[in-house]
Amino acid sequence: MTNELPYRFERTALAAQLREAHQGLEPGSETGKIVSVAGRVLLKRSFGKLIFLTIRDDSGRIQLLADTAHLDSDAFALAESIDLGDWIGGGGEVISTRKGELSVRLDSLVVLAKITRPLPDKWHGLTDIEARSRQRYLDLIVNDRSIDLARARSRVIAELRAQFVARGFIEVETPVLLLEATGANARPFHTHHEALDLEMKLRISLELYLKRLVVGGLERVFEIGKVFRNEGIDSTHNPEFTMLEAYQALADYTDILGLIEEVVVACVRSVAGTTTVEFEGKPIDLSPPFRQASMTELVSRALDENVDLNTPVERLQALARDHGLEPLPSWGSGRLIAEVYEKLVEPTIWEPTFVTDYPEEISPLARQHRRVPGLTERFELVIAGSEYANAFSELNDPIDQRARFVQQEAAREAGDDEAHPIDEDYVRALEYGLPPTGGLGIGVDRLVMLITQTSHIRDVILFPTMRPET
RNA sequence: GGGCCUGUAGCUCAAUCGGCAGAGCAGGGGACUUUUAAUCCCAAGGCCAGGGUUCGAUUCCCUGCGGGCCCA
Repeated sequence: MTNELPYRFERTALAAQLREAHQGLEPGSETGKIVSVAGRVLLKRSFGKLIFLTIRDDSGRIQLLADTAHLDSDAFALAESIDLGDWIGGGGEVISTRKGELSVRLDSLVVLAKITRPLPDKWHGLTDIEARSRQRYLDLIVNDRSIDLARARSRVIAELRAQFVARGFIEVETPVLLLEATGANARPFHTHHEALDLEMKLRISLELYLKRLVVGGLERVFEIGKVFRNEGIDSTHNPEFTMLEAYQALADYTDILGLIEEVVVACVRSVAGTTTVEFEGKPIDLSPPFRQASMTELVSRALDENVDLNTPVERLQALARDHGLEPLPSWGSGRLIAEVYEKLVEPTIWEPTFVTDYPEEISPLARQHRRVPGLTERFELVIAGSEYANAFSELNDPIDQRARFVQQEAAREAGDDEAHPIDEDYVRALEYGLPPTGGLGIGVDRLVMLITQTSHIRDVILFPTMRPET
């Protein structure tokens, strides 16, 4: 049955090329230009001896015209039998109809693939968000917006890659299957290697492997890849998502701050074509430079009381409780300030803001601040209440790093199952000497959401994680 | 985890104070040589699952399975 259908088709023109080449064609004209086109039939208007078919190919839509004057009776019968959703190929002259619609008037027609299920409503399409996510192929067929989003995502990633490559970074790949998931505070997925009979975990970040490469002398590296975090699903979280991480030897966090600003703005300009995007109905100005403010400064302002790492823990606990938090006894002043920041400040930030100088207590991989004890040279880029990037001057002192890991281990034993595990090999790598290095991570999915003005992460992930279909 | 909403035909949506469930599109049959979601005629197609209340449940109640939004 299937074998009766063609194995290939020689297409000579895409819809968009025809439009480009025949702009402003007078209604009723013939061009003498013979082309062959192919695509999926989306609309059909039949008048008995005359049929209009609208197909869509990779570039857009084009109308085909079938009539009995230019097709023999078998071919015309085939045209009559076409269903919405069929893939067809056709050849003929490029013309403009009486109403001025650019068309290919068929003198040949083949069915390339026959649809055997009905397509969703040709006007309303597929709107059910669940069906759109589960059957993305259908969503793409009937919703142009979904195709546009897939293309925009591709362009964002291509632009990110181009930006880093242009700056001398090389793209690398690091392992997904690991004995310990490192580089972030998150719960990993577990899996099993049969041949080695090993319990393994899926990576939750790229960080420690990329920094090992900088130790090895790859001074500028980046990776764009999936990471996996075993947590809930909502409008901004999918269990597997795409991270970009980059590390630059001899740079510190101020260099990285400039780098992120340049790269993000380049992506926004290139894909959105503007630096003002609308998000949740309100405009965001993404033109540089972005605002900068330290975390303690922002928290002090929000509390209307000056606080810093020297503020007594009892006072910070009281302030945290005043704002609905339930501080654990193990939290020090750094964690307390960070928690208040996340609760009180971060959701209120709208315009792009680099929030700088995170407490060491919550930053086990970042280097100590060069002036303020207890802080690190770390910042995050926050836009519209969400984190878009995380970056720091990398901790390169193996003794300090081991001490931080030990602190994390203590937190783990105290019940924090998202605390960072000790990575002895990573400490060993640092013992061979990591130069001063600046690093960054960017959440690619969220950046795509921002640029495409999409409010749900599942709309920018072609196959989001779903419950089993029932 | 908590609250609110929701599940009707392949798709997009109605209706039912508890009494034979309706439309458009798609698909089938027919008419039509310039449409743009073509139009017109004909036929066909359905209440998420399981309990409960009831003479009778798609409707009311409970549970389950999904989905959406908001909060933690």
